[in-house]
Amino acid sequence: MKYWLMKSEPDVFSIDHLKIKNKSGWDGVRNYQARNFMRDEMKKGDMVLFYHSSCEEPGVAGLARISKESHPDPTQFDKKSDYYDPKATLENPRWFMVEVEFVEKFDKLISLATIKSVKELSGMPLVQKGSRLSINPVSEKEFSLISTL
DNA sequence: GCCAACGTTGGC
DNA sequence: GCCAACGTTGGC
Repeated sequence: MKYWLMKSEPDVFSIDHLKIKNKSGWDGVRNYQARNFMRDEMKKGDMVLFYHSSCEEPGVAGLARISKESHPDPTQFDKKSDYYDPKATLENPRWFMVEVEFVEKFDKLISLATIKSVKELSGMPLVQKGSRLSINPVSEKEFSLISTL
């Protein structure tokens, strides 16, 4: 089993949205590295740190789990969608997504500031300067440490 | 709103 | 294939 960190802007899609929906496709990713993680490496049952970005207090808000492996992101074919990609075709889709299911919302958000203050977490891409990839692999140690903070 | 860092595009 | 220009991310 693998562990991941996935960023989302809570104004657009937060842990609360996921809690209400229970399951949701992780659509709208338009970065090749992030896509490749979803398409090639994420497996059903993998655990996810749900991270809130670009908001008042950025940090890990809870846990999710991969409930369906890679399949084409339908928003790439939708002309009305912000994520529409004219170069993608049904025969040759360019963007893929996974489905995630709600696991838990933390009682207290684990803020980026907190994560930065923990020495054992200093290797995470999240705390590296200039790292802005929306999906990152996380080690088992990092995952379990964060989920116990 | 600013800005550093990084990714993507497109001309050559 | 290089690289300048441009766009986006995301913390502050």
